[in-house]
Amino acid sequence: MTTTKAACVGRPRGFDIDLALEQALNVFWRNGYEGTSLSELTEAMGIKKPSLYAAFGNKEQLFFKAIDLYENRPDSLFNIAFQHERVADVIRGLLLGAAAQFTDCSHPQGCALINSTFSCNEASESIKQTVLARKSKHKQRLVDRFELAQNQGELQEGCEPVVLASLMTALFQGLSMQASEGASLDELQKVATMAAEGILTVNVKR
Amino acid sequence: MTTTKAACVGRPRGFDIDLALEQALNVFWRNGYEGTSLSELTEAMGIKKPSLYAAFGNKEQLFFKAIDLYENRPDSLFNIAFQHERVADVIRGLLLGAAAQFTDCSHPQGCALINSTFSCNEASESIKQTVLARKSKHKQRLVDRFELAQNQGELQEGCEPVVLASLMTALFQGLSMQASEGASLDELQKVATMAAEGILTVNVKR
DNA sequence: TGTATTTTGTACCGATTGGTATGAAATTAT
DNA sequence: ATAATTTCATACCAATCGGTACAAAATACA
Repeated sequence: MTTTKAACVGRPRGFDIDLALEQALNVFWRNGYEGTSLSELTEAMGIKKPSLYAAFGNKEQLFFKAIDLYENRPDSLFNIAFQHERVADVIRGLLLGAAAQFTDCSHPQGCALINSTFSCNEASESIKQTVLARKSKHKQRLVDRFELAQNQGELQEGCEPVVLASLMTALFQGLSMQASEGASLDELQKVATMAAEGILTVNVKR
Repeated sequence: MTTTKAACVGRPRGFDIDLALEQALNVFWRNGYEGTSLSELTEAMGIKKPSLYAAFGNKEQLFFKAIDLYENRPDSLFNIAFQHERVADVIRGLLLGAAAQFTDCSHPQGCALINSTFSCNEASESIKQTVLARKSKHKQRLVDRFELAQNQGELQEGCEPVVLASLMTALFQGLSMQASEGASLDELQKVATMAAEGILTVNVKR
């Protein structure tokens, strides 16, 4: 379905559709949805507007496909950190992983999902709602993982999994913003380490 | 200087300039700089475009004046929290104060400065730079306060004031984003409390 | 060789963007 | 009363926004 379906008939497409989508993702990643214009997109993708609309529908659908591409990456922050058995390692992995991934120079800085909520006035309400739904889906994964830890007796008595998940989310958002503003890997690693230390000593049994 | 200077000659201005600026701040607060259009501004301020340009210069200068108004409020988060003597109370006051202020229903949710960096493509570079400078000024206030605490022996040995200030900033940014996305006061208070607990137990002597 | 089909580039669409020219209206100073 | 001065509302500006009509170009099928 999603694989490259050969058109076979008619003039062949003159560009790599997956590569073009990746370029589009990079632009949205840097500028957000509203902050990105069609001309910026077509220039980065190396195609003209009619080609963009024929291949991706419109700006909104292109954005959704780009975000899908972003979220379905195998080396996702969550997928890696969730492989750990002990919740302490999960928390450390998430925070240190965020610091590393948000400052990775091979793509724009920060988290694409978090950056995308920037610059969404009420005109593009569907964009805002969709991104919010994606984010709350990720937050739910955190809640589920921390509830599992609670059931397994890894958390201190007073620790509410929902609150812990919100705190982790807040830290991701802060780390993402600081990365987008130019913070270095070293800086964010220190911040993530201090945050993890505090969270673990108070909320996780040792 | 900044008080209402009567023009005395010519047709008198038909609107309250301070009230209009406050309305402008509210719009920028909600939608960011790029996300706010002149028509939204004039509608909220109850004036027409030529009046806006005559009174405030242009959109950029209006934004700066609105941000000045925001930052010079007497009940600023920092001003209140910095009144505490012990750094532990300062940290608690900052985080709990942020939770309270960012969800205050008498004005838009979140922090106006943090929200304003949303939706700033490279076109409005001066806006981005100015807001960044303001933010780093606030961060410096945190660094200075934590260095004072370090000199007074309130901090644990390994705790770097700069890192602690960055962590606090990250938490502000996260709390602001969650408030803007609709989080309740109760939610953010719990998050702030958990964050403060972790920070204090690890980094502050008791 | 046509013919059907799809992509391509150009040139355009109405709407909105930030910003202004202009003249009438409203006030103080003379 | 008249002149000087300032603000007002209307109507406009070029540039850009997201999106499209159209015909030439490039391929597969007959």
